[in-house]
Amino acid sequence: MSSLLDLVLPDGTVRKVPVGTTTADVAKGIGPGLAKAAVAGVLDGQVYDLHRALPHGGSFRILRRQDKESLEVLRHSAAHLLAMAVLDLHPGTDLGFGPATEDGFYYDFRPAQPFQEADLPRIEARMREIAREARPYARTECGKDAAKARLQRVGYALKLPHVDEIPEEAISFYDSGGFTDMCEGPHVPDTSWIGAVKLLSVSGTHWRGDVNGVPMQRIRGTAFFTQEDLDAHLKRVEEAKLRDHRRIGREMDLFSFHEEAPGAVFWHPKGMVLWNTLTEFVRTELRRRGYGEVGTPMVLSDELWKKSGHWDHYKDNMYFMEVDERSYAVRPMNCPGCCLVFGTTPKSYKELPMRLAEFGRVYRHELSGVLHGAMRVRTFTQDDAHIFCDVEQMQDEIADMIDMWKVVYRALGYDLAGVAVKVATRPKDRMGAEANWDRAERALMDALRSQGLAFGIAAGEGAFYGPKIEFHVTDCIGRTWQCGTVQVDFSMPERFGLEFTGKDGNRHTPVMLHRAILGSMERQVAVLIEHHAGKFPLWLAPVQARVLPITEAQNDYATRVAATLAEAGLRVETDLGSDKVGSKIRQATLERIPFMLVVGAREAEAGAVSVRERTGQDHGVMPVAGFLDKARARIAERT
RNA sequence: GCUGGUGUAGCUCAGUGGUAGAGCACCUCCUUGGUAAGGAGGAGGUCAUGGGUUCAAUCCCCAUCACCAGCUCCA
Repeated sequence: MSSLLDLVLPDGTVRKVPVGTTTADVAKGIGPGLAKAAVAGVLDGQVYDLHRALPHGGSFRILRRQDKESLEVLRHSAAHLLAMAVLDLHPGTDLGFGPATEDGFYYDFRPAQPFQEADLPRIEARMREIAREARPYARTECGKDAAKARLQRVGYALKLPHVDEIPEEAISFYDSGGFTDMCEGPHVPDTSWIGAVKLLSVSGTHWRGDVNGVPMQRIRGTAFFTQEDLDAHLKRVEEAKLRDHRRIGREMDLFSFHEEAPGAVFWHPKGMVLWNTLTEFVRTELRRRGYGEVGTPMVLSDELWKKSGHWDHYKDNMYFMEVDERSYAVRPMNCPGCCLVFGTTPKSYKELPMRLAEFGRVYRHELSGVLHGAMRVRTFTQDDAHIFCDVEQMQDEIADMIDMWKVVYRALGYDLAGVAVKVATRPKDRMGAEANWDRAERALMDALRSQGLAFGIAAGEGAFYGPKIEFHVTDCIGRTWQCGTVQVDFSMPERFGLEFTGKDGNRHTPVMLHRAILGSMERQVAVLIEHHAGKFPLWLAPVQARVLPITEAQNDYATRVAATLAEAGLRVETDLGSDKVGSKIRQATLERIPFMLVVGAREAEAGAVSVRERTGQDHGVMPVAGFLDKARARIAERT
């Protein structure tokens, strides 16, 4: 047994250090710059406190202040700092968990008196005071029984049961002055490292996320090593909010919301341009890929929903009504109606796969607290489709759906690598045989692998009738939203008694694949707005060009130019007001109109337009036909 | 649904226990100006809704509704 440890540094060199060496020691040995910048060490993937002895050799690197992972360490420490301040100012508060998050940290509390937003500045100020005290984050370890005794002593009742769920035998605690918390770390050496903190919100939550569990309050915040970094971050957040689809939707007159229909989008003419352009684009793909389109009713008898399984598994989200002594429900999904269409006539294997698309509007009674602009609503239209096929055909069909997803999302301007792909597996509340769930989950994962797509698992998040592939895109402040989805369903065809006659002359039950590419029109448009910050590519822009006469003497000419372009299929407006061009340009730019066509006496004389782009780029004077060619080319390539 | 917050003109926001203001937008007039704001005037508000306290409530209290952030849930 050697008393030296071998640390393999990122550049491949091996450093031999004595037992008891800390990350700080190694950094100091390499250089004073690194010693100053070092925050923690990573040994074989595990992060160690700067002053914690490295227990063994292995692949080793040092986290510096500028490394992203260092922020995680800092923010975890900031969460402890928050708890220290809260316990100082609100004695008797129970502690929950307090982790670092993507861009900050939070801590869950059960206070004697509920926290209010007005409490945050005081807590924040106390955090800064404690930070200046440079309280250490001192790590100690003990066994489970000792840990429980310790928790009991400091009064952390909520955390007690958690001890037994920790797989490791040694339980670690971090002490900072009078404050102690059971925590696996790592942390920065002391509180003075936390250069800048900002508390952002207080919200409700539940102990360990269980709605029936103990209600708690979560205080969220963020932290950085320096005030400059914090300021820069807050500025970025402010700028991101300028992309908010609710704001841009109003500014661009795309849609509105009204109290009379909470959770519903009222589409305005310009918003419908986006909607219709998207559906037409999807329709071209449907035609290429051998789909037919169906249209089925929104209100269907209760009997149907009992048959489909929604009655047992989805009732809480449905709207019901009684008419002529018969009970109906507004559809929350399109699939049952589609099953009725398929089942109308006997089917042969020669007709499979039968691909039936439907731009179907659904209603779901979502909890009031989850509604969010057009992203999360109570009525939305899915670009839905149901494919009935043989088990043998299933894999190819799923592959084609994934291919369609790629084609459509690329055209919409998404970076596919930035879209999170997940497989949502069987939920607790489900129907159908386990063997079918095995088969369905495997089919989805196999298809993704064969398409070379990396994916995560969302355990237990599948639909009640089958597992799904989910395609998640990100909004302006980093929240992700499921848009596209592909689902395998062995249950519903069986429940509807759907059949086809096989090659062998026997009756078989088809597999049903559910799929949406855009997801919901409402959510998709909202995400697109935020993705492009309202500056849509030409083919999507609700108004593609505006003609701006320099004086009213050119109003007639401007009107004729607009008419010519509109005749040719462009979406054009005129601005015939008495403002100066500078003002008209400013207005059109703020409205994010791609092209401004300035026409003065010279252009009117020459039958031309002076073309300015939304970006400010000047394309010079060209004939009207020349501009039309240019615009058409750009629309065709969807850029 | 839960915790906290917000609700005043189309938008962004001031404001007060004695029934309201600004900027932008809108309308009218003047101006006819060459690539991000020309000038003047005008109109516009049951201060979210319903109760209560008060001589008097937009303001204080209660309830409801909607929205916002988060939890849970989902396209």
